Amino acid sequence: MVFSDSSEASARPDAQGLLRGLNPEQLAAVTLPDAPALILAGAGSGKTRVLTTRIAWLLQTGRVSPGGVMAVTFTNKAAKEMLTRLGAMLPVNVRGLWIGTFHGLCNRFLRAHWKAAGLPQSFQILDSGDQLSAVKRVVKAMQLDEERFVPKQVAWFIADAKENGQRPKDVPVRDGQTQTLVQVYQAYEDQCQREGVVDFAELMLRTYELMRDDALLREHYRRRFRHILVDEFQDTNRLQYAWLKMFAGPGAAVLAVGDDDQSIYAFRGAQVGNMADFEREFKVEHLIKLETNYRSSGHILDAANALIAHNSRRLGKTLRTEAGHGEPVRVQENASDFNEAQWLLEEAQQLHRQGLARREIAVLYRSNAQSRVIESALFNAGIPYRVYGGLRFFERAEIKHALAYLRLIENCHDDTSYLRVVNFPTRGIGARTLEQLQDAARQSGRSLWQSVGAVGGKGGANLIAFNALVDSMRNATLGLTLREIIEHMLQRSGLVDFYRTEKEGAERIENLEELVNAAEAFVTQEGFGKDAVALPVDEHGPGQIAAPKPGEPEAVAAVDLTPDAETGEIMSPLAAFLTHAALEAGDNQAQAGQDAVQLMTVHSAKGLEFDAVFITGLEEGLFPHENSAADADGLEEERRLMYVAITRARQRLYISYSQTRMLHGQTRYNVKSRFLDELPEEALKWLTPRHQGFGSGFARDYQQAWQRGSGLGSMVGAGRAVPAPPPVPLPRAMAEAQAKAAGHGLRVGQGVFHTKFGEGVIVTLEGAGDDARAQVRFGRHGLKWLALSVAKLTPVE
DNA sequence: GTTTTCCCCCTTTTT
DNA sequence: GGGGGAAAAC
Repeated sequence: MVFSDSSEASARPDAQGLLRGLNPEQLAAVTLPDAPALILAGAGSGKTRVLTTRIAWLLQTGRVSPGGVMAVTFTNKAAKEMLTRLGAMLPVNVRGLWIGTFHGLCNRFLRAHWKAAGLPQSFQILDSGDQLSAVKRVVKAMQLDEERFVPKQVAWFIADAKENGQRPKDVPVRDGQTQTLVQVYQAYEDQCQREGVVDFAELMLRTYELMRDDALLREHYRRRFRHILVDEFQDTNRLQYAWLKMFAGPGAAVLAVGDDDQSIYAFRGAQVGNMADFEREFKVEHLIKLETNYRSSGHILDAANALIAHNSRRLGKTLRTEAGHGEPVRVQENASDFNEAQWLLEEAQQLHRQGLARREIAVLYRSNAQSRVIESALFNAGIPYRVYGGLRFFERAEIKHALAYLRLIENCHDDTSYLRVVNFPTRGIGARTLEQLQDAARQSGRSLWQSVGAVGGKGGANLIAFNALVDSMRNATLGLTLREIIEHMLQRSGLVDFYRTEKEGAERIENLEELVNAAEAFVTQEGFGKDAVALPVDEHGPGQIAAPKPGEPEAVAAVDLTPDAETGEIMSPLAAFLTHAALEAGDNQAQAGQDAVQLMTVHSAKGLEFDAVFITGLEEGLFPHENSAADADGLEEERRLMYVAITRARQRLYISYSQTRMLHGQTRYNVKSRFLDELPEEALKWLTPRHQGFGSGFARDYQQAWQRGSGLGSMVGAGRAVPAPPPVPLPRAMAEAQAKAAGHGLRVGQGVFHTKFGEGVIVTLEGAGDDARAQVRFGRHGLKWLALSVAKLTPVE
């Protein structure tokens, strides 16, 4: 495939097929010329379809090679969906495309340019929990008052500074408090650097700074990426926008897709203003509005349009549908939150009896605390349900413990991991000992691992024994598969034995077994020992489009295994898996297979759609939330949130509120939300008499409900059912793949020469063709994984 | 070193 | 109300 000046989509019959079924606006968006453009994509207007078809069209008509495309999303889910759809449209090897989350792409970039970025090669990523404990350690070490410098707030301060592109020296110091915060920020940075770890914001900021400061690198990537597509542009923060400007050269065709009406993350730094800035700074000449909604029926859209019209400062957009009015929006007043739950479960059962699948029914609420009463009602009625937004797989305590051991095997100077498991399971290392250890480490500027010799007594001996344990695990697992490494660690660390004796340990052991499965799935997916690993980072000529092999998974997440740009070295499977665990926290949904009613906050419903939707708790103080209703900006964000909620529904929408609600342990008396008054009367159908006031006997009903024994009291403990995550199909491709013909003429035990690392011996060989990889033991540089398509290995002897 | 108790918080959240 | 974290008691 070559670059082509052809501008006629119709020049190729297969391109024509891609475009079939698009409406005029969608077609215009897909076939935009190579120039910056902004697409205002309303809810349900086919945004993802446009994005993926655009990429497919660009590739198929030869306007760009796969290496010249970058597409950025916010969530792994969105990135995956894009890859899957693209894979279905085109016989393209989607792994070669830079499609991923902002953080995933930054990771890929920094893996290739770790040296220039000033990072150790196997840097690990801190998730928010890790980051918080790292900050805590800094605050403690600086002996600050944790009342004045609450670790959570300090962490937030640091993240906020980074997201504004500020290093400690750049933060304006207004007062003593800020000055200390800046000092903590500096100390935190030093600590991260010493330990070889980066937090999420750091991934972005490092990438941005390297691109900013390294002209050669910048020019290289700017020449390379001819087409950059950004999803959910309204959610970008300052740093992400600045980052984008670094990658987008003068000639780059940047396509920003967003919906200002669905901007619901200003509270965490999203700048809706980036859309207007983009339009101005990139001199956008092509602005396309996708206003035809293919999701919701007429009354639902009328309600959404009328509501959002109350916001000022919109870019302006009105959804329309070609479907009919459909059903009216049903509104229900309830005496209590308990009644509300009871009513909605009966209504949901009714829908289910009429043939609607339970998974097509969603119950939305503003805040997580509201879910409890609904869960209890569903639980007591025996209706299957699923709550989104609990603990995610990789955030579970037992999983974090296991990962900490693995991280120590990989990098023993990771103090966060060291502290997490040095005494878990307990091995006689108490607070005193750890304090001495931390003091010693602080004074010498070394890691905890390096400082064990400085602690005397029994504690010191136990520390040395712990180090020996980790060392022995590292030695014993050399050359083993990822699965074997993890299984060995689970036994040797004593984690499994520990949980075996625990009362509630069975589930935790299941989760640990699930971790082995997850690793196995990762190994197959990411191509260790199988197909497709090494992406030539520097490829910017026309790439080939390879047909997917039969039986190969259609699409996968962004590849972690980017080889070093110079040497071709890649991460060990273990290091790659740890990165994966940090970047993708995994599923948090229980009972994936079961047909269950879906419970979630409005925020987490964004991007989803259901046949029937209940929006609950439409009460002043709750929705809009009292903390947001004070200022105009906050209120408008709440209104957009309601807009998002309404537009989730395809056919049937219920909105409910209740006069009393148990909140923080006491009954609150609520007034119905102002948002209800902003909906058009014609689109609504009140299920209860309007303006039903107090004194209508609700208090009595409420009490009776309680006395029937089905009140909250008896529901306590029903709680969130958190069964084990769904089993991942067990791949067994790895061993088989190793037996495959490799085609590179190398063999295990062979002596080789590498321009950078010198002479070595091949220890392991995996994969085939472009994806072949070798583990080589070098004299001075130790054990390395190399991508044979990039690394120059010459046989010796 | 482990268990208990007390006290504080309580909007939304991905990476 | 109830969960989580840290101090206090065992």
